[in-house]
Amino acid sequence: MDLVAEARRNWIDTGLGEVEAMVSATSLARAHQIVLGRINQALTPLSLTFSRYEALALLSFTRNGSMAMARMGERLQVHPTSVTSTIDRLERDGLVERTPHPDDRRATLATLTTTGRDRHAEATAALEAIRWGMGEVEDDQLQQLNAELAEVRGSAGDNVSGSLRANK
Amino acid sequence: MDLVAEARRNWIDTGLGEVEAMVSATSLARAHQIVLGRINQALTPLSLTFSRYEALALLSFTRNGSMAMARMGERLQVHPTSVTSTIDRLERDGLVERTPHPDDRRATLATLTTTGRDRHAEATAALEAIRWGMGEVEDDQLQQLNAELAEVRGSAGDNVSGSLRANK
DNA sequence: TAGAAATAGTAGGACATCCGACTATTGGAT
DNA sequence: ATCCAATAGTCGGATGTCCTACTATTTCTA
Repeated sequence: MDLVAEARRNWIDTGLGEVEAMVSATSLARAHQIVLGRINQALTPLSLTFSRYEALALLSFTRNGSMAMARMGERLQVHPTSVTSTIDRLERDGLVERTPHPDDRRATLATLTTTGRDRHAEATAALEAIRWGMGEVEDDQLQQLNAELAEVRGSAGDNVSGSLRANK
Repeated sequence: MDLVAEARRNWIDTGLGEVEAMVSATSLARAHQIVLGRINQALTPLSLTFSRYEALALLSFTRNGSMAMARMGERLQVHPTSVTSTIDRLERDGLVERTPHPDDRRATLATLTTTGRDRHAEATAALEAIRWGMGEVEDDQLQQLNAELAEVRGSAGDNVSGSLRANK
């Protein structure tokens, strides 16, 4: 059965409000679980997870393939300790290296290795092959989805200046 | 800046395809992070997380407030070991009890305690108060979001018979 | 009916994420 | 200049999730 629709029914039975919000939260969590699951499955053969892939991608978009770890945490919107953990594993697998920051002895740069750059390219191809876990959903529907998700992000203070109605 | 929009720009620069799918996956992950963060923040004072809340809610919708753990895993779409972990913590806090299944000695029922039932009611009120983390997004937009998310879930084999275009 | 296959729950391990605490360094304020 | 606040990274701990392996039962099959 449809778990989300069932949640809606149970909810209405309770007589409580905010039904759409409850359904949205439930549906969002489930869709996330499905998509992330597919993505991670595709990345497993490359010894990557989506978190680690995101870190690699972030570095690959820089000039020198390196960035201070604190800055990575800001961009990826994760806690500094999560960056430490992610870089630990990427370094263990030889995909990045920790190098000292030239101007700030507190900071550490995470730097892509050649292997890391190659792995990122392979992973990107793998993700593209599975359409980033979005299944058979057509592009125009994905655009609508993106617009709706931008509303949610925006209402939480996320900057969505470049996403709102980007396709209308 | 808009992290998702930036991802789109970087992506287009690479010349690779499946831009919308990439943006959708990125956006979905970020929206999930925001909404779940808000939900968990609201539940923290009650010593609950969204996972544990979902388990409580599932039990509260049953006749006797009890269900076999394996069945809970099916309903919540999580691994059996995750159910064990969740029930461990709920039991530790006195919100559920493990009771033997009357007909099947392999199975264990998770049963709501009175405290658990009360806590679920409090948590539900807390979540309703924050609109389940969906911010200020209006109901009609949430309905659209739900429809789009149902497309995604459906494309992954999730049963969405009760969600697709439920509001068109 | 005896043995094989399926099912229920748990233990142990890997990851990802957050939080609080702690060290080192930088930078600003008096 | 000196002292204190802010910043960078890490450690240890708590949660949640998955996987594999293992035990106990139940169910199906030959």
